[in-house]
Amino acid sequence: MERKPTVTIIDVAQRAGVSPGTVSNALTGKRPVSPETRERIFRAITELGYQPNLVARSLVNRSSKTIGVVAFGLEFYGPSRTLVGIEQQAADLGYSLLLDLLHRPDSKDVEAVLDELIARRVDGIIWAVHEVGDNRSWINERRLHSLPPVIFLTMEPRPGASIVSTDNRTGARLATQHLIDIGRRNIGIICGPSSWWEVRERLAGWSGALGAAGLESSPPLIIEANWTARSGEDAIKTLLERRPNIDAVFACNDQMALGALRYCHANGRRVPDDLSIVGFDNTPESAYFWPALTTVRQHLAELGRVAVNELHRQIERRGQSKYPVPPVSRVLQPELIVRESSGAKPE
Amino acid sequence: MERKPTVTIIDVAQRAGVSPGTVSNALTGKRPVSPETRERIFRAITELGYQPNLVARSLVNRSSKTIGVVAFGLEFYGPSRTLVGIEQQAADLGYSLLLDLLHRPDSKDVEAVLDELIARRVDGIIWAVHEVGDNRSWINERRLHSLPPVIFLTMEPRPGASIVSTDNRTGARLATQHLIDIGRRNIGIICGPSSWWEVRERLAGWSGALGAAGLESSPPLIIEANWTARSGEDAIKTLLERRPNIDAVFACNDQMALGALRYCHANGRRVPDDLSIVGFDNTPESAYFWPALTTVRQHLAELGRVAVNELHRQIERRGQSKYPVPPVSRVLQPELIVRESSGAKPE
DNA sequence: GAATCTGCTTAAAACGTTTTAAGTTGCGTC
DNA sequence: GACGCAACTTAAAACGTTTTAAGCAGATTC
Repeated sequence: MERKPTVTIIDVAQRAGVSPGTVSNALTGKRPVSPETRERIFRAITELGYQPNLVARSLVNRSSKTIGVVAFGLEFYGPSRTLVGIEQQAADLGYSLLLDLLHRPDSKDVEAVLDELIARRVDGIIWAVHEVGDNRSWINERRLHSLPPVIFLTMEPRPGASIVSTDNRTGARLATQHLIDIGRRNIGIICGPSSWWEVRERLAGWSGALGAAGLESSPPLIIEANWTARSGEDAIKTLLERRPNIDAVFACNDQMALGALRYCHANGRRVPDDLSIVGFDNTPESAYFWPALTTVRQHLAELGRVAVNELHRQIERRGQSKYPVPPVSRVLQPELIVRESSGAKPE
Repeated sequence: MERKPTVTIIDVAQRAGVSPGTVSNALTGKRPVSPETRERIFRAITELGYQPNLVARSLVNRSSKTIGVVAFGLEFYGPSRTLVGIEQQAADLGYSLLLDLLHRPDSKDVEAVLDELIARRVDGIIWAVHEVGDNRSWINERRLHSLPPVIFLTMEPRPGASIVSTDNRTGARLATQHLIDIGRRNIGIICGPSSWWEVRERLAGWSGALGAAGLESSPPLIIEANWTARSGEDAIKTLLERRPNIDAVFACNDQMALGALRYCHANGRRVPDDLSIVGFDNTPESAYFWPALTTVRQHLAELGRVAVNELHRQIERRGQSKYPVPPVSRVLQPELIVRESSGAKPE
C-alpha cells in the first residue's frame, strides 16, 4: 500500500525558508507577517500544491467549525426547507454541517447520536426533530451542560433550553379567524397526531378562535390524522359523517388539505361553495391545487437561519466567558395566505 | 477563559493501570486484549466519563469516516428523498455526512466546495447536483485523481467517472408508450430547462416512443418550462394554442403536471376525457391530485443508497491497492404508475 | 533446561496543525 | 553607545489518538 506523501505546512515552511509557525500565521492571519515573507509563503503553497488539513487544525483548536444537525423527516417539505436555511446561514458564518437523521421522531437512538456529535467535536447542535411524545425527555440541565450549545427547533418552552419556533397557535388562530370572518360557523379541524406538540398548539389556536367567537369547538369537530393526504381524505369523510352541517375545515398541513379536497371532488361537495378548506405550511404546490389552497405560511428557511445565528452567538460567547450562556427563545410569526379554497374574495 | 480538563485516553490508561496503547486496542478491537484488562479499562472509562475524540483519531488514521455530500435543491422532493437514502446507508456503514449545498445548479463555487471537502479529509464524495449546462466541466481525470473517490448522481456517462442514475429515457418512454397504448395520437411534452441533461434524456425517450409508433414528435409539440407548477400551467396553455388537437401531455415532473391539471380545470378541458396527463417523479401528493396523476416513479432513496454502497466499495478498495479503482456506472429503472389522469382503466 | 512460540502489553514515534514564550532584528532615543 | 521598543520569527510543546517494534511472561517442544 503506497502512500503519496502529503505535503504539509512543514514542507511549505522549508520551501519558503521560514518556520511552520510563520506559515500558520500567514494562513490564519492571526499574527502579522511581513509582506515579503507572506509572498514567499504563498508562492511555496501554490508550487507545492499544499492543501491545509482541517482535521489537524481542529485537534489543536479544539473546535471543528462544524455544526451538528439532527433532523427527521427530510423527505417532507418543512424539514428540508428548514435545512436549506440552516445550511445557507452556516455557510455564511463559515461552518460546515454534520448531518444526522433520525428515522422516527420518537427514536430512542438519541444518546448514540449525541455521543457521535460529541466525539466529532461539533461546535454546536441544532435539534431539528419535532417534539413528539416524550422524545425530549432526555433534555435536562445536566445533560445540556455536557453538550456544546444546542438550539431546539419547534418545541415547548423548557427551562435551560434555547428554542426557535413558529407560533403555531397564532397560525391556527389566523386560519380559523379567517373562516369565521367569511361567515363559516361550523368549523372542523383535521389534526396531525396529538403526540406532536405543534398539533396541540394548532388545536389550541383553533379552539381559541372559536371560543372567542362563541362558536363550538367540541370533540366531534376534531379528528386526528397522520399528516398524509390519504389520512386527510379519510378524516374529512369521518368528520362529515359525524357532522353533515360542517361548512369549513382547517387541516393542520397542506397534504391533508389536499386529501380533503380530493374527497370533496369525489363526493360532490363543492369547495368553497359548500365547504371551505384551509391548510397549513404553504407548500409550493398548494397554490396550484384545485381550488387553490388558502393556507398558513411558515417561514421555514428563516427558522433555520435564525437558529444558526443564535447558535453562532452562543458558541462565541461560551468561548469568551466561563459563565453559561443564558438560553433564549425566538418565535417566528406565520402569516395567512388567502386563495380560493376558503371562498373569500381574493383581494 | 477556564477550561474543564478533558479526560483523554491517557487518563483512562492511568486509572486502569495500563498503557494508552492498550486502551486503544480495547476500544478499537484491532488487537486482542485480555478479558481482565479489558474489564478494568471499561470500568475506568465509565468512571471517568471518557468520550473518545474522533478528530484525533481521524488525524492519525488519515480517514475521517465521513462522506461529503454536495447537493442542490434540497427543498424539492427528489433531492431530499435521495439525501435520506444516502444518510441511511451511510449511517449503516458507519459514516457521517458532511453536507454542502450549492445555491444554484450551475454555481461556480465548485472549487471552493471541493477544497473544503479535501481540507476536512472526507473519505469520499457524493455529487448530488444535477447536470445542468456545463456545470460538470470541472470533471476530468486529473482533477478526479486529486480527490477521494467520487460518485456522481444523474449525469451523462463520462470516462473516468462513477455514476449512479435513473434511466430517464426509459422512464419517459414508458410514460409515452402508455399514452399511445390507450389510444392517444397527438402527444405533447412539457420539458424542464433543456440545459438539464435529465430533460434531454426524457425528451429523447418521448420522441423515441413516438417515432417507433409512427407518430409526430415535432418542435411544436415540445415546450420548455422551469419545473414549477406555474410554468406547467403556462406551458400547456401555449401548447394547446399551438395545437388545439393535442390529446395527451407528458410533463417532465409532477409539479408541472399539476399546473397543467389546473389549467384544464380552469378552462373546461376534461382530464382524462379530453386530454390525458402524465407526470414524472411520483411525489406523494400526486396520488391525491384531482384526477389522481399517472406518473413515473423514480427510486430516489434507493439511488442514494446505491451511491453510498458503491462509494464505500471504492473507498475500501482504494485503501487496499495502489491501482486506481476502475469507475462503474449503475442505472436504476423507473416504473410507470397508472392512475386516473391518463384515462386508462386502473387494473 | 535451553529454545521457540503465543499472547499480551508497552514506550515512543507518528499524524499536521497552532500557540507560547523566547528570541532576533533594526531603529529611534537619550 | 546603551536602551527600549516595535515588528516579526522561531523552537518546542501541545492537541488526543493509533501504530510500530520491541519486550515480557508463561507454555510448549525437543
